[in-house]
Amino acid sequence: MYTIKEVSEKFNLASHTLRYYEKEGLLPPVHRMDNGRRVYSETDIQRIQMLCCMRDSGLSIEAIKHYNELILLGDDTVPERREIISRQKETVQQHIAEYQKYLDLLSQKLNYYDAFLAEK
Amino acid sequence: MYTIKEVSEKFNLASHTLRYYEKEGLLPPVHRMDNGRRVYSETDIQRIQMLCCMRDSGLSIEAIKHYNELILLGDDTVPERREIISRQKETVQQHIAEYQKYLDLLSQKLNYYDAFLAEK
DNA sequence: AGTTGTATTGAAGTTCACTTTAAGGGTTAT
DNA sequence: ATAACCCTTAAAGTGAACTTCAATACAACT
Repeated sequence: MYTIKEVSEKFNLASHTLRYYEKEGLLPPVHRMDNGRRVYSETDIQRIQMLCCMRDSGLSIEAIKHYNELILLGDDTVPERREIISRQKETVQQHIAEYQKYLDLLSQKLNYYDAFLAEK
Repeated sequence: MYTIKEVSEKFNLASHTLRYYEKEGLLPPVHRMDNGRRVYSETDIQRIQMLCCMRDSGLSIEAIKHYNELILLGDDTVPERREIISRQKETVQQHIAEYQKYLDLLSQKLNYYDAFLAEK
């Protein structure tokens, strides 16, 4: 069980952002303590990790919201969820390939600059 | 030598965006034909490729603009440019590492869903 | 008891990176 | 020559994703 502060630090997200994600439906409503403060469970933590994964790999807030809605609708939506994850996996693979290309380009440039500086 | 349309298609950037980048100083001023239309040289093409690389790996418009200003200032700025490229290379490597982690997470999830669907 | 720190809400504001608009001129195909 | 399509500019507008604000309440420490 974690406070919003702890979760915020764990994922490097502002507490504001966590509340914003919840309000927008990217996360199911988080349980509260008696005084109304949020308590995050292990399940919440796992969902936030998946949320970060999806967000960082380019999925829009709207699309993540849709995925979360599917979770709330129950087991019937597993095939669609599987499809989303599968497509996202492909996207991430493409990103990696592209980044490898960029890495080559940057290495070339770095070598070029190093050669230039060595000459002087 | 390429027209704005050709460059736009080559890099999948709107012509508007190419003009916007130039106006904002992310690219040096592009040569014009007699009628005022832009002609892109091989050097321009290479710069646009580096621009895309920097942008896609997370550098802000402002930071790319700074890099371009260094180019225009001449050879004295090579050490600083080398530093920028070197840092960017590290950033890209971090991105790749992060994406590998996400790939694992997505694969796990996919396996979980597949197991769930196989049971039915 | 009072200060400091963290939490709550809804609404308004900000930033970034384009994108569209408006108003016009040049080019190419039929 | 007349569409259809390309280009030019400056300025205003857009959409996504937060971020800040204002007002308030509770919690922990000395």
